Amino acid sequence: MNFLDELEWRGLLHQTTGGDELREHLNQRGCVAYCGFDPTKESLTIGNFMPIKLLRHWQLAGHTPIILMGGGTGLIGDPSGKDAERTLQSKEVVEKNIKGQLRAFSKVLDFEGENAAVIVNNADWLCELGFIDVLRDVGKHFSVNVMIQKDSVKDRLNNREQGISYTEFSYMILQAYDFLHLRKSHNCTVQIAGSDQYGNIVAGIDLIRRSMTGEDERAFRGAGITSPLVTASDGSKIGKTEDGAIWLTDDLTSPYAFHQYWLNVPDEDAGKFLRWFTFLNQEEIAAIELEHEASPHLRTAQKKLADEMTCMFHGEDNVKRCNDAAQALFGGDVTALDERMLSDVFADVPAGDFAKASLGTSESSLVELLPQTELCKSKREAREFLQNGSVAVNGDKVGGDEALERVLTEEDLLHDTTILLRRGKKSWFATRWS
RNA sequence: GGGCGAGUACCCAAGUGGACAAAGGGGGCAGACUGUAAAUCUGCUGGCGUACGCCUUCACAGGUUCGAAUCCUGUCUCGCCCA
Repeated sequence: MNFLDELEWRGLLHQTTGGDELREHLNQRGCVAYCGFDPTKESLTIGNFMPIKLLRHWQLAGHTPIILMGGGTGLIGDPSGKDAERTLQSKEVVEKNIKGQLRAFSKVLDFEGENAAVIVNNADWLCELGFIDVLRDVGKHFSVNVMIQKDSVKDRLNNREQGISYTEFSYMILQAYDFLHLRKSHNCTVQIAGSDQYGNIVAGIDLIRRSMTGEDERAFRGAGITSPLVTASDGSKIGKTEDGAIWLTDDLTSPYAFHQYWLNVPDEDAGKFLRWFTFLNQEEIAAIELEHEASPHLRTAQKKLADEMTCMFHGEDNVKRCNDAAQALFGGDVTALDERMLSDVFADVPAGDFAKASLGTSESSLVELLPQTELCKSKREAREFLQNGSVAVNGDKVGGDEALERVLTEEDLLHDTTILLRRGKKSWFATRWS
């Protein structure tokens, strides 16, 4: 299936430039497209996954993807969609972030073979540029009248509280220059990005057109393809939780937490997310949706989504571990787990060490103990939770009046080492006693 | 540089000398119902303390007052208008 049709049925095609000309261009194999990534963090989140995935679809369609790390533009900051001026980052931080982000790319894209993904860093050419040269060679092609009409700039010029610095105003020129550079150096004809980048893309295409006058008139100059801003059904950003973003690397988000995130998406979003985030094909997804509709309580769609995504970033082994853990934590009886399973399942759950001698004494009452875990912050809060009947020991709710008095004893120990505490439905803490 | 206005808790937003740890909404947490979903209903939501209470908050620093988010002075930040 060609690239545009693939995006289309997944609901990932927002707009393109070039129309039929682009379609025709893509009929040949081995086209080159790039997508830029901003090295503002040392890892990437689910929110950043979409452009990576677009590049993968591009690759699967037989074309070559280029990952452009914004080592140079990252020093400036893109004003698009930002309501405030950005703080400048040091070169060292940008370098470090690029390295960190590359970990996620390798999970999705193929860096081997005929149309292997390529990584470039625009610091390599942008940092070489001389100010006067840029003003003469590039700046001449830009009309300020046009630039201030772009939404990214206009918003900051008008309704925003912050205004825009000359530095960020120039961002568009740099990104346009990137496209021109890649057009010349890698024969890269397409830029892929989120819809908020449309203005920047068009600026690049314009620059290419103006800089390449006199060359082969029939040559395809350049085009842009954007994907829509993807949001959850309640309008919120995807991948943001109260505890922060969901990251794609296990140093910042454990495989279990990652798996749980997908498992918890609302019914309403499940099918949509399968199309957006997984590589399952149209028939497979249709079948899953059908099944999900027939018996929503089985949550087929969420499970498939969680497994697919976890497999992509954390591997098959972790999918199994996550499912075992979920089964034990939500379905089964934690006291029935054998020792090995127990430590496996709770590997990702917060834990703490305690002295066995205090078991049975007032020191190991829940009121005293809970504030020492991540489950609550103070004794006062502990009482609140206990009175609400929100706390469970080894999966059994401790309720009502006696909850405040509840003391852990040796009889609560699982395999002589562990007592599992739970607050609410989902927050676990493993206490280890020795 | 001049004039006007604004700054309240995680966010929005009331409050303009005591009844204010501060209305209301959103968000969050917890409970019931469920399917680890959604919707709905209930409780909590500055911190600490087993009640009574104590401590720290209404941009910042001082002051007036028995008493200040509220009045005065200065400072900072933001917005609007003028230069």
